Amino acid sequence: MSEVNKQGLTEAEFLSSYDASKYDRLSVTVDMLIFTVTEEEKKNYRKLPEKSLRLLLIRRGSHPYKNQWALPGGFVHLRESLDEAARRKLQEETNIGEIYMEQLYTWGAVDRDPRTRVICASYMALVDNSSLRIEASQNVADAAWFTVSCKLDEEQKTVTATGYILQQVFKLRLSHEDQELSAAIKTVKTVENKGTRVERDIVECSGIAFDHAKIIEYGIQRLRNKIEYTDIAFNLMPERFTLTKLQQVYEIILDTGLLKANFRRKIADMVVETDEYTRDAGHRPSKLFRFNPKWMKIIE
Amino acid sequence: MSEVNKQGLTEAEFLSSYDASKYDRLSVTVDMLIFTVTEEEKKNYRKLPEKSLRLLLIRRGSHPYKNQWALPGGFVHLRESLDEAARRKLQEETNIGEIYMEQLYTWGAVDRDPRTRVICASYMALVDNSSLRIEASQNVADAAWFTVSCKLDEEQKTVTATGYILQQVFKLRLSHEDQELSAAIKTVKTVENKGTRVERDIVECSGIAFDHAKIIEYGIQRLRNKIEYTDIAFNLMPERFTLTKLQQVYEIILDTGLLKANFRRKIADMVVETDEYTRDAGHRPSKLFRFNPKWMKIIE
DNA sequence: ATAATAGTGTCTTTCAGACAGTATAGT
DNA sequence: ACTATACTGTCTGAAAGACACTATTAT
Repeated sequence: MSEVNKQGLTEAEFLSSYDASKYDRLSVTVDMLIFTVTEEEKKNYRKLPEKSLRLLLIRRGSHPYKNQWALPGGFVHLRESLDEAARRKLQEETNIGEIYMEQLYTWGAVDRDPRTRVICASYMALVDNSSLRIEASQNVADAAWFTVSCKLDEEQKTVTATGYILQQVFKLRLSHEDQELSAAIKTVKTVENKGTRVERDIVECSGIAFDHAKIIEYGIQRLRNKIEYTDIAFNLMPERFTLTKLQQVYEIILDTGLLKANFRRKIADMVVETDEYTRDAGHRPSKLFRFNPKWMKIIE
Repeated sequence: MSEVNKQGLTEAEFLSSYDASKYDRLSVTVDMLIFTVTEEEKKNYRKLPEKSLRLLLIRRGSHPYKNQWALPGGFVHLRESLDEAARRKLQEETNIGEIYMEQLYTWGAVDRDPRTRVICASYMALVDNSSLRIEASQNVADAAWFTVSCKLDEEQKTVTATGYILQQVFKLRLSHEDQELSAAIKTVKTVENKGTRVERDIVECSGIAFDHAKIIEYGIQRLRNKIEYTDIAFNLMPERFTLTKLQQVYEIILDTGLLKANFRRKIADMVVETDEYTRDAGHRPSKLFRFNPKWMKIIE
């Protein structure tokens, strides 16, 4: 193992003389999409509470994008891994360590941050609302859980010589009290000889800092896809839940209604019944279920 | 828009006085998984040629990991986006600009590169072998297309109080002429109350530089997943192909045999027949097909 | 004729979608 | 009794898996 290079250095010698500053160095941030599902007030003693999907955003107190809302995040330190940086941020924002978290995508456009060249690794985290504490975001002056909606707004298909181009505009709306943020993200799916290519651009944006609108839209799409074939939805649930509440979570994320009987068949193997029931509901009590850890079907 | 910050600076003033060197700066590389499928020699005038999945690797000429094989890649420059850096690398290695490419995952362990802190954004590219030129990799002294195989080697399931832990070891083998590289990657899937968590580690590695064995294994899994529900396979095909050749590509990537009739039903909507046939085959000629750009089902 | 591949028909099982029905607490 | 939800049964049609069958070329 005393192999030497052209300068006659062994690997150990080479490494100790290595000067990292010869190469371009840039900043890397992690930005977190922290989702949860909350229940609104009941309208009627009998009715079930309405649910909504929420995303944690932070109001920027300084330039750039001062007073606009951004994803919680921050610079990755030299001595921490990407995952560690993401966990650290998560801990800072939510005060919970054991949260589901997965890497989403890394955004690398040259001018995405006006300050300097910043590459952003985005992560998605899912939290059960009942384990969240309000006081959590103490250290962050202006953090708020925004209600999120993302709907297809426009669709245009152009047939070309070798295929077609599908342009879709998704309207993203975020609201919290009197704050109303919105953005339009255009995805261009080009299909020709070989297959498909997707590009994503912000065409309109109000109140959302940086390219974060695009990241949010991407994260929602990922969440929608993944809820269909994995068990991530359970990260948004308390330990015990009724099947109707589970169904509501699916419906909110997918933004559609689902037929009860079919839904129950679909998730039957993912849950186990307990012998507990809800009470004082004003209607027939429902059985409480929990996640079935014997369920096995792991895709990534 | 003359909003000022605590130091009384406008956004423009703030940006021009911004000093990026106050924060940790680190190096970012793009590393490319460039896959193709090649045909071996025919064994018999009648038999179809065997196919194999190949991956482009580069022999390192310098420290660290001197003489070991690594993924083609390099540092991201300050003035290029991640995608541009990946395209540039792809162009350098293959001499083809229009190749399918997608971002895979960003690897951020602190000690993954012994030189300095390097974060690696990995990309996967798929090339049709017939459009590749041998002379392509001129500028790279020691590039080679390795035959890849990745098989489940060990599996162990431990039942815990709240769920179970599934440990799987995948054996990765790469070979090119007299070069035989191998690695074992252990994935640990932890399932408890809330759902699933996956970790990935290299437990054994011979001849593969850095943490690239892990990246390769990850890329192969992604390829296997995505070939099932997208059209990416067509990026590995020439413009016109027989359905048997398409099936072979699926079989090589998925590492299983498929029933012909069922396969054809499955991909029926993704292809269009042409009026051409193969000739001089020693058996019944087969119809040539091409990708059907009207096929619409885009998931990412 | 034969070897090897090309290509089709159909049975079964499984699963998703639709819908109609029954059950039960709390006021 | 009534309301709102809880929960189940079953029909249908589509898709996945298994397998058997027919067709066609170069030698």
